Amino acid sequence: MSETQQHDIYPSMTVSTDNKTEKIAPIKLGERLKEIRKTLGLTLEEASQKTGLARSTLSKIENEQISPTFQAMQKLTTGLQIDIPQLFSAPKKVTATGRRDITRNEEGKAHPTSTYEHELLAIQLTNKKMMPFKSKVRARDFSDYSAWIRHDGEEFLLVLSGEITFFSEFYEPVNLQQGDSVYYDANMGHMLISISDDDALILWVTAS
Amino acid sequence: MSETQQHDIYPSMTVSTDNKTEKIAPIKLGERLKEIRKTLGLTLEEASQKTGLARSTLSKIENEQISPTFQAMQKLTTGLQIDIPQLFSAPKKVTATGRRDITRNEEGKAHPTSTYEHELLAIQLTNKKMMPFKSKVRARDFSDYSAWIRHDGEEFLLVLSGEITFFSEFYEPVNLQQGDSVYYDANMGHMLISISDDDALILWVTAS
DNA sequence: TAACAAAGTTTCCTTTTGGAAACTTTTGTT
DNA sequence: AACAAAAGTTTCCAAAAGGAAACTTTGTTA
Repeated sequence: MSETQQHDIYPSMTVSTDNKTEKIAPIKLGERLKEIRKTLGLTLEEASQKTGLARSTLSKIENEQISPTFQAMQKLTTGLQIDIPQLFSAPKKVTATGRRDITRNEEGKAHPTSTYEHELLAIQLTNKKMMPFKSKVRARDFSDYSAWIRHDGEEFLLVLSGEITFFSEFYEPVNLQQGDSVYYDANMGHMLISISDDDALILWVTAS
Repeated sequence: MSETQQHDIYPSMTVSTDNKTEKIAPIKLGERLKEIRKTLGLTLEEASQKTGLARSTLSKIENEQISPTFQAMQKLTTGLQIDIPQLFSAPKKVTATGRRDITRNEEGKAHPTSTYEHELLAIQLTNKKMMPFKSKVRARDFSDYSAWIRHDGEEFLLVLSGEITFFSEFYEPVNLQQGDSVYYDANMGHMLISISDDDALILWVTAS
């Protein structure tokens, strides 16, 4: 039909993405989907194969000619590996802050403990989403710790040099060498010991 | 009909899980909706008035006899003043997830571009707060880029080997050597080039 | 436990979605 | 410019959703 009968398919709605609830103007689900598909570099045909939805159906959804069923939406989210909030949250809010903080090698802020020698990075910036630091792992034995280390958030760890054993509450210990990395939930008990001749050097990034 | 004709409305769906991508039971949207309605102390009739959906329709949704359209879902969320994620991530809030994902050296998922060779780490885990990856910086000149790279979130970068120049929109270029790191807002235009003989190797962690 | 009301379910029918295929537009190639 | 291939849109129809009303179940009171 040439006379677009764009009846308002979408009323306004609120979505709470992370921790803040934001009111989002009438969501253009179709528009949003198209954006996502484009950034994934997919054609309708490819998206069709990934999602199991017909190419024509995808087209109609993108052009807001139909309102997909929940079923269809599930196929979308699973097929394209996105999660539902992503489908709704507006793509951009330009908070063009332009912060930058450089930390030269060995010039972070030292913070020694009995088991680690931490070197905090990027301490000039506050309100960061991530906390990066390098650590020299001095612990050599399980008994160097009194209990699991456990805290909020998620943690990423990369071995910069040496070799360590990574203990965690729900898994068997693993050895990690230079270049190896782990990502884990930090509320799961965890601890590290060096097993190389020299104390291992670790890069750590935490987010909560 | 007393013989429940439960045709599978909801395909299985994977939700953020352990390092072994686990298939979580099909989301019981209906069940969830019923829970919500009950805690709000509403009858189907009242919910019907609030949402504008027929009482019968609500019943069918709750009993998983139909898969609501997105339109219907919006009426639900606006009418009952809930947000979408709430509809899905129902009885969760299991704080003690114990996810863990190890990526051995060089065994991340390759993702080459004209300027970088990215190696994505910890790809088994979804719904991460951070996205870690290593990159070999192939770009050698400003002109290798067509425009500033800019995206949501914050970024932390550590030079694993080699030397780079870090260009950014609001600052003078700086050279970074092995062990040096930067933390910056990724919506500020940025780009990297290698200036060492060998292509520099970078660790990158993004959070948004 | 009969009678009634309120809540919830099912039926029946209309409207809308979703898929296959026809059709149109865009992109690239010679 | 002419054509072919790829990408996207529209059409047509079967299948599924949504609403009104009939029906069933649950709960309350006499």
